Amino acid sequence: MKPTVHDIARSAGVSLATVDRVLNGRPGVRRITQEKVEEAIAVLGYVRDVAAANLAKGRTYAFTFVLPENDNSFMIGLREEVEQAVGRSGAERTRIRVVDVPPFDGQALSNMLDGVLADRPDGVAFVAVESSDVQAAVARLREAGIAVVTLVSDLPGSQRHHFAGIDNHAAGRTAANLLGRFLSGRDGRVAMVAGSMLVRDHRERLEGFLSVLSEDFPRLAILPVIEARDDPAIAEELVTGLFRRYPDVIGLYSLGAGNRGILKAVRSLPEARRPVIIAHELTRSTRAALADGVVDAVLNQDAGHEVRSAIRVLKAKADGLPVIAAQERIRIDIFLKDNLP
Amino acid sequence: MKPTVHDIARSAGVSLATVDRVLNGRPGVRRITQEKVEEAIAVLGYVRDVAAANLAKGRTYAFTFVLPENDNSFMIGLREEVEQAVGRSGAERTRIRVVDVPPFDGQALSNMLDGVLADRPDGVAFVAVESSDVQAAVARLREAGIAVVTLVSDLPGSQRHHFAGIDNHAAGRTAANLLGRFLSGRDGRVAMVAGSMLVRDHRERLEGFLSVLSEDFPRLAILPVIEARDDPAIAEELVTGLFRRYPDVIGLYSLGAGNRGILKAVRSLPEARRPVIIAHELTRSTRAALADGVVDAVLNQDAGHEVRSAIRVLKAKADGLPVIAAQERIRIDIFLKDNLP
DNA sequence: CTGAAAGCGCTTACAG
DNA sequence: CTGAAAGCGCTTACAG
Repeated sequence: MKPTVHDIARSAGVSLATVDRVLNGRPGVRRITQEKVEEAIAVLGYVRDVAAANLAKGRTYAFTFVLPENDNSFMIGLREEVEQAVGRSGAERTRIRVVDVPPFDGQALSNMLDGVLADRPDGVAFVAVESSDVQAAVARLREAGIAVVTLVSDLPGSQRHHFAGIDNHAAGRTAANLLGRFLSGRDGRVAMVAGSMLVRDHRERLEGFLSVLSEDFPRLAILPVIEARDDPAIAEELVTGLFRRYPDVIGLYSLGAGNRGILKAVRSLPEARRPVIIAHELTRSTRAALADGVVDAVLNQDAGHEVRSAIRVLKAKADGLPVIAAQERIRIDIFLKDNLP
Repeated sequence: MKPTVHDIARSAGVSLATVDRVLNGRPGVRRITQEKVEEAIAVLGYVRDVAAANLAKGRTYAFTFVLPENDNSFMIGLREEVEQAVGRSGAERTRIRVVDVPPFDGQALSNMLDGVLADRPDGVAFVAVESSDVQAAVARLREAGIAVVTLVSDLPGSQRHHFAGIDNHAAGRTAANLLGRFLSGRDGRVAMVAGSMLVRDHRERLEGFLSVLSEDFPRLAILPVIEARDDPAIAEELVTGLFRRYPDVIGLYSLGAGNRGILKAVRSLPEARRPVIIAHELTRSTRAALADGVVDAVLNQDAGHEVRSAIRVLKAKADGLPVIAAQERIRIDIFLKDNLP
């Protein structure tokens, strides 16, 4: 039988309370007592039953998710995943609050983080915008002992504990690899549509994409990046203009959101003129475009995985426990029309 | 506060034992009593704390995994994942036993399943071989009330409860799509190397691959499939012979295991003659080949996911509970050199 | 610095 | 058909 706290108490000749103290590194145990207990733990090969511990503790974790008010399918999906996590709160011993901020606005985000700080939650997750204000707000959260995780877009150099998102540099490289190979042998221009260069995830995708394209596919000419603020309407207009100006665009990398608008612009083109397209995030519109051949590949980050990972990490950090990095890595999914889930 | 069994007992005016009886659908409760309890459950919005229930039950699940003695990296990796699950047995309340069978041998597999049946485990997971003997053995397991899950390769038409593996037809289609596009514009022959047509997963991949290739890429000529029994040595020999006979092989789909041997044969070719290659399963050798450009894409099934899913499903079936199909779907991962984990 | 006792939310014999 | 009591493996005041 698996040894329990009772076994180790008996074996060490101490009470349950003392076992619990050394198990949880709580103070007030004589050195010699502690050693006896540790000896017993080692000898019996004790491993704590986490479920039972949680039951006894009855601890709940207060977490706040700060999400941008972006009107695109990915953010809406992310929000839904957070709502689902709220729904699981009972079973997971969490109390999750969601607050909104304007997108791409470092000032607004840092103000909101300060507001969140005031309720002293156990942890905060947010989609980062690059700005020194935000860096400073993170420092204040950490100072207050609050666990901090960035979600989807990171803020390296800040004191956040962890980033729950994909390797965006790798995503950009992957997109370039696919686009380049799908266009193999052809000459022409390649366009890129981003949300904003103020968010790290888009900047990193762009960098990765450009480096592979210029290195491995020098016959493709690269147009300046378009910033459409992840807004379908803006994207549609800008992309329509782009096609008017450059009739020889044969490849398009949509590295942000707002694909609905981009795809509308593409569909209004005669079929022969439509470029090969690599887009991000599997949504209703990219899925449909993949199915009917307008989009050739979709790189995806699983918002559900990201939210669940963020919560696991926040719990661990709130308890001062380490996280298993490999377990929390978020994969870049690649979808073609044939492996749609 | 979340309501507990105490709350619903009080509200319904019954004892804890009675609450437990209706909660778990156990017999011996008068209709009217049951209704009172159900009413209270509905009114208070009770949802059971599974962790506490498991703690109280102290139930453990005896599961047996039947694995083929295949000497390839994927099977070795799968085995390791099962071993890891054995390591988690304490926390997961499982007792997992692993038994070996010769590969591609329906007779041996069905004998082993009968042997397993004799110890009456709560559940069995196995890599299927298509054969009526195996079908019959599954029927006997089910008759004995044992939960049955196929792993990696399925046995549709049998009475297995569930298949923990990828959609292999979709995998074959995906491979054809990638290979066809990577070869766009070129003419030549495409070769396929399988393990054996006796296992469903390989047959389905082949079918999917052929259907897309013949439909969407008619300029590619398809060679007859090679069966290398997932054995690196056999594969190396057969593929070497193939290249000798057909100097114009420009594409290769390795849909089984034994990639080590296939890649050795390819590497001995002058660079200019090497085909575009799509292979299955991310192992040490396919990963290295992806990194140095010998392999162009790898389709992967995550053996860890499959094993954990199989265990979750076996538990649910052993308890007569339903499984959430969407949650147990195993994805087809696509890896290029740029998105390696 | 240490321990006895109660309790977390369930389930399980056992008695009636 | 129903209930009182003990127990699963931990943690937590409280007392000493």
